[in-house]
Amino acid sequence: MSQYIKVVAEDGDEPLELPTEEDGTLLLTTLSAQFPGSCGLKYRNPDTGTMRGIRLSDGRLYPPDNDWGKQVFFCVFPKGEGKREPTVTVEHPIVKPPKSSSRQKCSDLIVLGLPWKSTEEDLRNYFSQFGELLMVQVKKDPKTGQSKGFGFVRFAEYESQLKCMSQRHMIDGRWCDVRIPNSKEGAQHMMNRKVFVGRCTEDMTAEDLRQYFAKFGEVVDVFIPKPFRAFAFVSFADPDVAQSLCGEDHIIKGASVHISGAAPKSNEKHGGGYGGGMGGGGGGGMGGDRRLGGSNHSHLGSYTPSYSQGSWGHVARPGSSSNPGSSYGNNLGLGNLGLGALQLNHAMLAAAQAVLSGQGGWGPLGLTNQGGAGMQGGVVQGHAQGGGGGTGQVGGAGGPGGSGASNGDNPVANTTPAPAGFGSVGNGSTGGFLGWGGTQATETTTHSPSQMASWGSTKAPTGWN
DNA sequence: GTTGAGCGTT
Repeated sequence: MSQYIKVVAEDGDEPLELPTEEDGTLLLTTLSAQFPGSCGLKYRNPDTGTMRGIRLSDGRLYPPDNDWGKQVFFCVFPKGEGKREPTVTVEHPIVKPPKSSSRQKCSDLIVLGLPWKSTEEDLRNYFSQFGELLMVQVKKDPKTGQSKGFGFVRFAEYESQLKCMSQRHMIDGRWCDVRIPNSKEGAQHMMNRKVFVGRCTEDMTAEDLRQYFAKFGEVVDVFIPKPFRAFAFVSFADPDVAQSLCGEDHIIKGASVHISGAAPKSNEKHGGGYGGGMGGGGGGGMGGDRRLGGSNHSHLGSYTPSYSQGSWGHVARPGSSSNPGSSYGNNLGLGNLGLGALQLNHAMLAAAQAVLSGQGGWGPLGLTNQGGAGMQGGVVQGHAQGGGGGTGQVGGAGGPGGSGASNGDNPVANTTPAPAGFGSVGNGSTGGFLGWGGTQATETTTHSPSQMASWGSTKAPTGWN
């Protein structure tokens, strides 16, 4: 006996009626079709007044007490698209950047369990139901061309990704799973929850920062480099909080600090990466763009993701939005951003790199391709990274003191600043962790959407060195 | 033209 149940995304919305199945359950796909990103339902228990979750099993939502009743059900979203209310008081954000919607970035998704015969075209046909696809790959044996039974996809919109990951997929007669690739799942979270706080003053203590930022969300870690460098890193438990703060200016202890996204250390081992010292804070090194070759975007079939290794396309750098329409990818010399603040910023970023690079960073973990939304609709948005081989390298490859300005931007986001090496697992901070995939020690992070059969835990510890 | 847990030639 099929019926309709009332569903709203948020309290106050107009209810939408969704059809149930013959067995009385509501398909998750039915829900997510109308409420993209929704991964479940809840309702208010009339007796206790508290919210109750609806049971979800095998993609089906089960009616409470075998009856949906007439009540209204609320959508549940993966990580509460919580809109932070700045709650401004005396100290409030000064600038409100155009905030490119504090959404999370898409990542490549691995598709497991593909039929041997499924082609990339098949995948594209299937997955495009969730949204625009930027990339589709089926991994094949180079010789025989035979599929290996898995592939990768990448969506343009994070909502599509969420929707896609919230269910299983029947593709050409087989159930397939879509997950976040192992090489990335840690990064996503870690990166998104750490922000760079620039223009710090010397009288700001870690405790000051922790206290100040606590009003936006749980602060998991605060790092202030010693000696004083005028910047700090603050990590939040909730990535959304970190994201939402990016680009804002805040006043702390009477000083205006700037918050931006933290970026990982370049993965390039010999490629200079972020120039170190940048003596004098002057000249705009021309960061040669060596990634153009990769941006062959086609509409069909597979293409190579164009973000190059280790580069974090744009990790929210509103400061540079004033960049007078110069070609983004080509050079990012400081020349045309003649703002003191920005220069200082760049200098700080370079310093940040220098300071933190000596500690266990992302590098050794083999973090690659974290391009974020570096590519949207086939347009390269990333910044020149200045990694080795860039045309017109000023500082030569590798050495500290290279053309610091050439690297795109952003500070270094380390894992929690612990002494080098892998020994430390998160240094006690909640949720702090480092090392996934290979050198997993203990750590049982509880991230990623449900139904992800964890397979990382039993992975043989191979280590990286 | 076989296989069915996994993690990406560039």
